[in-house]
Amino acid sequence: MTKSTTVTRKPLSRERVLEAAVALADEAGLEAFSMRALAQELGVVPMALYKHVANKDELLDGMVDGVFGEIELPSAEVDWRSAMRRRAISTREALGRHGWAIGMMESRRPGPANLRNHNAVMGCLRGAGFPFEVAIHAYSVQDAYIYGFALQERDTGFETPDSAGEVAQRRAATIGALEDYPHLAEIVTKLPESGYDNAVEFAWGLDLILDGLERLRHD
Amino acid sequence: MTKSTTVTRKPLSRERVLEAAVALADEAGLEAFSMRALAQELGVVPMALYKHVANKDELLDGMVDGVFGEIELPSAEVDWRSAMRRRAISTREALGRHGWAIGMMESRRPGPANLRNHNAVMGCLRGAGFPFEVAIHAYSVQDAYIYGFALQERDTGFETPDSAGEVAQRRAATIGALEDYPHLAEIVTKLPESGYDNAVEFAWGLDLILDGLERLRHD
DNA sequence: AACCATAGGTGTACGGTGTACACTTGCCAA
DNA sequence: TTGGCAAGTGTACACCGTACACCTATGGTT
Repeated sequence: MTKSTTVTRKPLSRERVLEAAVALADEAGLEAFSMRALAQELGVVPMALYKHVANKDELLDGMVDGVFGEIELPSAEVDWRSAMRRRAISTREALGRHGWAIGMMESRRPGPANLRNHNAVMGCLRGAGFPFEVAIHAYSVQDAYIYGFALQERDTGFETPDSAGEVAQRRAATIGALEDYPHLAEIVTKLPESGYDNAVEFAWGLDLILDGLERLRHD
Repeated sequence: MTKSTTVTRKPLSRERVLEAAVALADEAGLEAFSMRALAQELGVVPMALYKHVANKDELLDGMVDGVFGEIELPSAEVDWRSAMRRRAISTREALGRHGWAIGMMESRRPGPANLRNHNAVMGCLRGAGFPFEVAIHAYSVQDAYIYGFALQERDTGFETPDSAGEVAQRRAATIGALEDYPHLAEIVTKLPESGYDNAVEFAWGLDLILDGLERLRHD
């Protein structure tokens, strides 16, 4: 009975650590995410984590691959354009859930989910008939757009259509001499009443790019 | 004579601090960039910096605005497409010189160079005849692409056409079971001999986007 | 000429970080 | 019973940003 506390605590594992790490980063943000905070969350001493992950860097690798795992692979059942569109939207959604991952998706040692994802996307484009060099180009534009959009979305933070106005106002307040920047002033005044929506905005640019690629595929 | 050392040392100033900070971040990277290292670089005790900047965060704000200051504003002398093309290329170049800034361009309190830049870009689009909502879309796609491309460029690191092969090989080595990912294998083998060049790659996607926007402007 | 306020640089200290290294503990095979 | 091993602990170190009190030189006022 003296050891009942030991009995109640489920033992750690790499999976449990990764899961808790992602959850902590999601809700606390990357700068508040520390080994010590994660250990506390798991009811354990910091050094206990190092029995399941090599170090913080390798832990982050695993977390990022977890995010890749949440991204829908391009379906082979539909035309290439629909498949790419769906996986792009799925990627944006995953990055929305895990904002801390945005700058890290391609900067760390790739895990299995990452490889599967990249292989499937490239396979979709090649299967659609894009020659190798064009497929590389097509991949590059799409991913640059997706990651860049996610970055801006996180940083400018028009989270919902209704909050866009509020953000714009706050932004305007920090600027001060708005009369010197007439086109910024226009944004501040007109954007709130335009029903701005990040999902719509994302789809607009995505379709522009996909249209361009489709046109190019026909030559 | 006893104070000759004091005489030789030029006094600090916000400008000197910012300049040294950017230089240090450029060559040492963001994770090695610390107030203490910066102070040492300036031959001064860490706390001396705090007489010229409020804290590290505000210092980073200033550094980022410095990067904005290096970006060419869209010219009013040429057609909108050329103007936007030039400023996009100029932005990529500035981010190439200051890779540490890539994730921070839109996430910090905007400085004067930032405001001037955004105002000028929006002014260029509106002046070209894009209706307000379309101008917002056009701005959004372009910036997402530019920032996203810079991010991938930094992270995948095909620095020069000749080093692309080397990077691909190294990447391949870390993957291991390449036979499971046939389309990644194709990239590893074909990319090196395709003369891959980041500047060319960037221009390809940029032109695809600008073409799409131009077509849209005519309706 | 005497003063002293102020700006700029210093020294010390505190609470945070990642993690190396030596230790205990609990379990399971022999 | 023993002995080895995996999992968790405790202590310690070097680094980080920065609060706070202190010194010192300079330049304007009297």
